[in-house]
Amino acid sequence: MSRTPLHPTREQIELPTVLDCLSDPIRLAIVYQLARQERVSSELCCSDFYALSGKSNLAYHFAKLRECGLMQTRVAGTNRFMRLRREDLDARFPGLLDAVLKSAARDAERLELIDTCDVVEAD
Amino acid sequence: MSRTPLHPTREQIELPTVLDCLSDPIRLAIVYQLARQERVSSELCCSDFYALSGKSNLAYHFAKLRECGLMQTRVAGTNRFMRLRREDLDARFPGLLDAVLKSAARDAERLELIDTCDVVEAD
DNA sequence: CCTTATGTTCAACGTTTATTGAACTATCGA
DNA sequence: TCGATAGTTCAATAAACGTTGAACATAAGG
Repeated sequence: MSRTPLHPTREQIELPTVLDCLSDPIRLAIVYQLARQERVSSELCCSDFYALSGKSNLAYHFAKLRECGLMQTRVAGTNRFMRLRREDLDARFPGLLDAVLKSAARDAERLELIDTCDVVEAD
Repeated sequence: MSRTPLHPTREQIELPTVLDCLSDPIRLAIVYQLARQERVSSELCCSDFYALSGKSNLAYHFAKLRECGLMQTRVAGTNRFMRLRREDLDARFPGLLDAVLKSAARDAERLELIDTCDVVEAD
């Protein structure tokens, strides 16, 4: 629990790995919530995702999301703050993340995605 | 070998399944080649993909691609002609397929993607 | 210092996955 | 009718995956 987790560099981010990461419903929900939160605080911590699964299972999915370059973790006290690596992803695969998020938003009910923030806005 | 394979309806196409299908390098290469071929004949058959893997492994991946709704198979004699279900995918997840294909094209060498047709065009 | 809160790590498990070769089915052409 | 061709299906295998609970590590608060 001590070390700052390793993240791939922008150039090391791979398309198949990213798609595989996004193909898991829990990880897609995590990314979706992180994206929604971007406009507010841009960061969320583990306990913000308890609705999705248990702590240890979340830690497993966080690790996958970090390893593939989708998100970044910042350690602060006993908390880990996560945020999307949007700049890197947009630079590496322009339009991909937005297309996935938009598709996910369309299927929000089907995918059982929950809005973390209650703010509703037009698209 | 007799029946025309089953495909999901447009509405049955699911985002996680599609992403999972595209996350496999061989299937991504198949989809990429189908997309490149779209401008020419729009259809390819199994033997056009022998460079990617063996017949039986290809049949396995074709089945996955059909089941998730990414491609469609038409039986004609001893051949099966495959094409992308672009209209359905674009209707269901606008921009997604193009974003993936564009990202794949950028990483063509890294992903060892081969141009089926020798036609080179600007983007 | 002791306790609580946060999150990770580990071992175990059952499931799904990709890959292989052999057997099979069906169609086409000679 | 007899190959040859095209592709599927099946069984077997090894690896990777997602989930669980228990144990652990770290930092904050009293």
